[in-house]
Amino acid sequence: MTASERSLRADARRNRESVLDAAGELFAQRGDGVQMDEIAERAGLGVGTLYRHFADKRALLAAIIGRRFEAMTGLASSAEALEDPWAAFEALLYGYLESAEPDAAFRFALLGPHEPTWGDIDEQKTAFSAIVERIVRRAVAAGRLRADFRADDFVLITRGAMANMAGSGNWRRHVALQLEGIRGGSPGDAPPDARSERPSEV
Amino acid sequence: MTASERSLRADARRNRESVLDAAGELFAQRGDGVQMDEIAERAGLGVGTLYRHFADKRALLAAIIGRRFEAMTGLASSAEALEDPWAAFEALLYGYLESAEPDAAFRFALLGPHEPTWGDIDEQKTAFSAIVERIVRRAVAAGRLRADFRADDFVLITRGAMANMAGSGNWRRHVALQLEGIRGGSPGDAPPDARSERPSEV
DNA sequence: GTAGATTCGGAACCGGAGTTCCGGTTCATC
DNA sequence: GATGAACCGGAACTCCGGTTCCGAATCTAC
Repeated sequence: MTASERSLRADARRNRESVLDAAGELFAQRGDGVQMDEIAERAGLGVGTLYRHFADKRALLAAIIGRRFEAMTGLASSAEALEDPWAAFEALLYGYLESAEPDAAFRFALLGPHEPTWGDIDEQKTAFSAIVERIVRRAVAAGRLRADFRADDFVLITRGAMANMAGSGNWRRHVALQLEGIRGGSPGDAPPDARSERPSEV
Repeated sequence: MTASERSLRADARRNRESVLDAAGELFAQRGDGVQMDEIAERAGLGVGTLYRHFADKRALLAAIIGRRFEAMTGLASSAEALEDPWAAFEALLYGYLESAEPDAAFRFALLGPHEPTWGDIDEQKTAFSAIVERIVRRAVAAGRLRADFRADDFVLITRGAMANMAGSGNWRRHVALQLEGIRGGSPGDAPPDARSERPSEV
């Protein structure tokens, strides 16, 4: 794609970027549901141009989602760089969720009734998962996460939190509750700093 | 509505019931997304008939959701009847979720991007909430739920669990994790039977 | 500066799904 | 069992939003 990116005419490349930006904002704001005309208008282009760059709406959405996943991977990387295993885990968890909060499209992609054929995003997702895996393992090894905690559980928890982002639900409270159930220290081995890691803002 | 139900012609009342049944099944199966024609066919009726009984698709869906909410209220009532406060809470929680699991429409109604004007279901929802409130309070008073647990948290938890019902997510595991974070016994006061209240399968 | 290819614009097209309409049918009543 | 009202059926209509198409505009190369 870098090659083909070079071979694009100057204006074409510029426009492609405009489309991506416009779509990114609108999708983030209102998820699927925005219509192609809106995106075109916001980008200052005609619909025809959108279709020159993306086969159809799905493809455009997929491109956007892919972009976000890259960002997530970056975020995960820098979380992994933290010394403290628990700090790394928390940075990952909250970083992930705080990124997801203002991005309806991302949440839609993960919560909606889809699963099959979400484009070629699977690679990106795999890269992300690999890092999550490592961070989780490290936190478990350090005894900061319960011994039977698995990377899949990260998905359960984030899915749950994201479901409480729409509307009035208070997802931070939810995460705080969940952390209690996840903390390390097998029965009898008192957890380091049990309550109040973050303000629970009722 | 009981009055108008009486005044319905015999076949009309029968058909109305057929519509409700057909719609109930299909909506439960595939949530919104089923189309009016399908419902009509499944009910063995013409589309026109649907519209004789329900103003539009929303109204039909709302009727279905309302029905489920009544069932939920009944379920909550019988949970409340249990002696043990914790048993009551668990019965409520698992009963609720097990009812929601096979009902895509219900989940859709609670998780989807809606909120405003979900028909006149609010009354039903209020009745349900009142019972939840009591059950939660009782469990808190008995020390089986953490002292700061509120009825709203029930919503957080169920929302989270339902988000893990679609696809491969294992919602029982998720609930089990969440219960750990919710259990009663303030710090220093060991929880009664900490782990493994239910088989955590996986 | 011009040729030729690439890209753009946006009106027109198209299919899908909710909704309407009215002639035909069924039910309740006398 | 006849009459009128209530109800049913489903083809046709409408609206909406994604997609196509092609003449016009723009860019790059010579």
